Formats: sequence, structure tokens, C-alpha cells
Amino acid sequence: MYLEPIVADLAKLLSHPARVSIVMALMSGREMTATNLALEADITAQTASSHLDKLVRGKVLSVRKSGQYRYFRISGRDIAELIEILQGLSARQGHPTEDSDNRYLALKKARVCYDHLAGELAVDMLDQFKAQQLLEDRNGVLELTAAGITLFRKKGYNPDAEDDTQQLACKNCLDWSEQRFHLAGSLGRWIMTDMLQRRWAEKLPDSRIVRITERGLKKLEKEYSIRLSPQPSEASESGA
Amino acid sequence: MYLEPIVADLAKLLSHPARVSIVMALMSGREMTATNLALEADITAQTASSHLDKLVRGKVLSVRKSGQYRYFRISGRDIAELIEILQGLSARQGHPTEDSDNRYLALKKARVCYDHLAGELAVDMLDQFKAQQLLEDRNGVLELTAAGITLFRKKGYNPDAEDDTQQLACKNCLDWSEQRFHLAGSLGRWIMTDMLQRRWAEKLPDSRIVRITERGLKKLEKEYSIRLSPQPSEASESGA
DNA sequence: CCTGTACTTCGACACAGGCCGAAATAGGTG
DNA sequence: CACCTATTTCGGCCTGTGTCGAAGTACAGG
Repeated sequence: MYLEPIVADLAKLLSHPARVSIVMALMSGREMTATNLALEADITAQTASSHLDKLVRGKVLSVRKSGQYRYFRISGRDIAELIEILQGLSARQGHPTEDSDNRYLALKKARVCYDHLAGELAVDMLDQFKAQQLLEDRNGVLELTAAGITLFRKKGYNPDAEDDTQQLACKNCLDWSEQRFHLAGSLGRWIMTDMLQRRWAEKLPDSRIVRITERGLKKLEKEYSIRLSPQPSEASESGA
Repeated sequence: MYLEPIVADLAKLLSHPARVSIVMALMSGREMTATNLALEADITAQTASSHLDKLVRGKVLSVRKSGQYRYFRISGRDIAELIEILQGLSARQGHPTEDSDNRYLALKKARVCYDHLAGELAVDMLDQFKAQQLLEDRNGVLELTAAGITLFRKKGYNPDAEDDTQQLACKNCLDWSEQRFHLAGSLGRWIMTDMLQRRWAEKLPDSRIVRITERGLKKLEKEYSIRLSPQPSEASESGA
């Protein structure tokens, strides 16, 4: 087959710790400047420049130039999913008993996956939406039911305005621990955006960790009849 | 996070065309000897030995020693799924119009994915099993229904003998083209084994391509009420 | 204009890793 | 035992690539 070298090229981009650090830092969905990413990966600006060049060329990242800055981000959902899977595999293979790590647990609980929520919390939400018949699995494709369309539209989501009404579930975005799905696609994106905007949830600085606020817990129960087990709020560090 | 270097190590294993060739050759689920794999990747035995050593050390492959031979195979389903995803991503990114390739089309149609069937055909089968209520999506986990247990047991499948009765769907094993699931897990494995044994299907030599026999088509319809669109039988080359 | 900041390019060095010839080990066969 | 085959180890060559210092480009702001 002719695909071998192409696969190898893609894997090569992720075969260097510094580049992986860069990509991981962007998994929060945020944009970051070259200098920022250099700090993140603990390398000089020159070295970062070369890595970033490779990543952009290889379509792993994309860039937006603004003035003297260059803002990088993950190029697309498929790449984000690949990273997520690689990370999951490594987490399982890598260490036997690294459970002590607080950030690791917080990350498992709730995190950003490129443009939507992931982690146990997100899996929970999807389950409850399904139980409420807002979403339905039709022939392997997750779709909004009539009731779902009505409800989410009332909340401000506009399914017709989005690119694809159909693909609402992130099919390969598995949780590291549980082998379960969480909600992605246009609805997943809208939900996260909306929750952040209304301060139901907040991204912790410099990480993919998401914290659901007190207000968020209450509102989720009131507006969506969703009950989540509260997070241990100990993921408190904010510094780099 | 501490995962970056681990992810990089895993990716590094797949960052060399020869190693990818080796792993791809094993995606048929078959075991192969070191010499065989060297031929497959078009490298000398010494070089292959070094690559194989890395792959085994990195838990991508596992080995079975028998006499003077060493038989290699993919170490597990999760690795196979990773390869499948990488291949899918590369197939999309790589080329714009490579449709001319016959083998490529045959591969899309029906192939082995480590220990079960994949491709349009496999997706079709899963759909029809679900339509017949033999399988059911319960809360994101695909499970056998009572009717399904009865039927498949009658055919020779023993769900209790297998490790996990629950996990029947290959959740991240997506078709390259269609973003759909196909049947994996213990049932998926049994189905493929059974079909090969009864000559309803055959693996083409030296490839992952699977061909459904005439007999298979008829039997599938008769015994499982499954109708498949027949394959163009042009994937005829058998040589390396 | 000059100055500061963001970023890239160049150049040189060093190290890692792929490669194969040659030789060694290991198992199988007669 | 000799002889064959499968596989690994060793040694040396060579290419690729990560690294950073230094210099160069690009943009913003006084």
C-alpha cells in the first residue's frame, strides 16, 4: 500500500516530546503564540519555530497571523481525537500507579477536548440527555430527537445554522479511563461555549481542566434536569 | 503533564515507514515471522530485527517463539485501533484523487481489522443486526439482546465463554470513509472466525482484503437474513 | 527615525538512529 | 558431527534532525 510513508510522516510529527507538549498545550482549544508555546515546551524560540513550522506543514496545527504575533491552534477535530486516543493509550500503558497526581484526576473528571467537554462529567451528561430522549442513537449515528431540537433551540442552540445537524456524537473521543463517548459535534461545541459564557463552568488557566461552578451545578439541574456529582475543588493551582 | 514523552515514544515507533509497513502487514491478524516481515518492509533481516525489537519493547507487537522461528503479531486491539485511525486520517489527508487504486477500493469494501471484519460490508452487517434487534445500543454500550443471545448461541457462539459479554462494539474502529462503527469484540471475532471456517469468506493472500464467497452471500441471507451488495471480484492479484 | 518585541533564518555542532556486511548464536535436520 | 536456516549482535558508515547562538526580518509605538 502507498499509505505507509504518509502514516509515518504523521506519526513523526508526534514523535518528539517538545512537539507533543506543544500540541497538548493547544488541546484546550485555545490559541497560543509561538513564544508562549516555546515556554510551554521548555525550548528556545528558535527551536519552537522549527517545530511549529513542521506541525503546520503537516496540517497538525494551523496559524492565524495578527500583527507581529502568530496564533497557533489544533487544525481540526480529527487531529484532536487522535491526540486524545494516543494520550489514552499512553496513560494506560505508561504507568502502573501514578494515581497520586491531582491534576491527572481532575483531568479525568472534566476537561476540554478541543472544542467540547470530555471526561467523566461529559460522559454523564450525554447519558442523561439520552435517558431524557433528547438524543437518540439511530443506526449508529447520534441524532437530536424532536424533543431535543425543541429544548436546545429554546436554550439558544440553532441546529440549522450549524454545518452538520447529524453528527453530534464524538465517535472516537473516548474517555481515558472509561471506554465511553461524550458529546461533541456542533451541539457539543455549543454546550461548552454556552456553559463558559454563562459562567456555569470555567477553564482553569494553562490547562485543559474544566471546573463546573456552584451556579453551574444548580442551573444544570434546573434547566436541563441534569445532576452531576460535584468535583473535588482541589485542582487549585493556577500558576504555570 | 508527565504523559508527553510517553506519547512521543509511542508515536516514534510508528514514525518510520519500515515499521509502519511491518505493523500494517500484521493488521490482517495473522502472525508472521521476522524474515517474512523483513521481505514485506523491503529491508534486510538485520534491520528488521532491530525494528521488531523496538516494536516489541514498545508493546506494539508481541512475539511467540516456536523453534527457530519467531512469530510476531499486533499486541492488542487498542493498538490495532490506533493504526486504523492513523491510516484513516492519512488516507484523507494524503491524496486527493487516488481512487484509481483497485486494492484501495477493495480494502474500503471489506477487510480484516486485527481480529474482526471492517469496511462497508462490516458496517452493513452491524446495521442489519441492529435492525433485527439482535443487538441494541444501551447507554452507549452495544449489547446482545435476548433474541441475539438465542440466535448466536444456536449458531455456535458462546457469549459466556468469552471474556467480556458486554463490549461487543468496536467503538473507535471507524471505517476510513464512512464515520460508522462495525462489529468487533468477542462476537465480532467469532463471526469472522466462523465465516472463514465455513468458507463464507476468505482472506486474500498477503493482504487485509476479505472476499465474501458466493456461498457466503447465500448463507448470510438464509441463516441471518442479511443481504449484502456483492463485491466487485476484481481484487484478483494474489502475488506480493 | 530609533527601540523593543515577536519571530524566522542561518550556521555549526552533536547526537540519535537507520542501514548493511560480517560474524555469531540458536535451533532443526540428516 | 556437519550443514542449513532463522535470527541476533557487532561495527562502522552516513543521513537526519534537534539544539542554540547570532544575525536578520517584520511589526508596533514613540
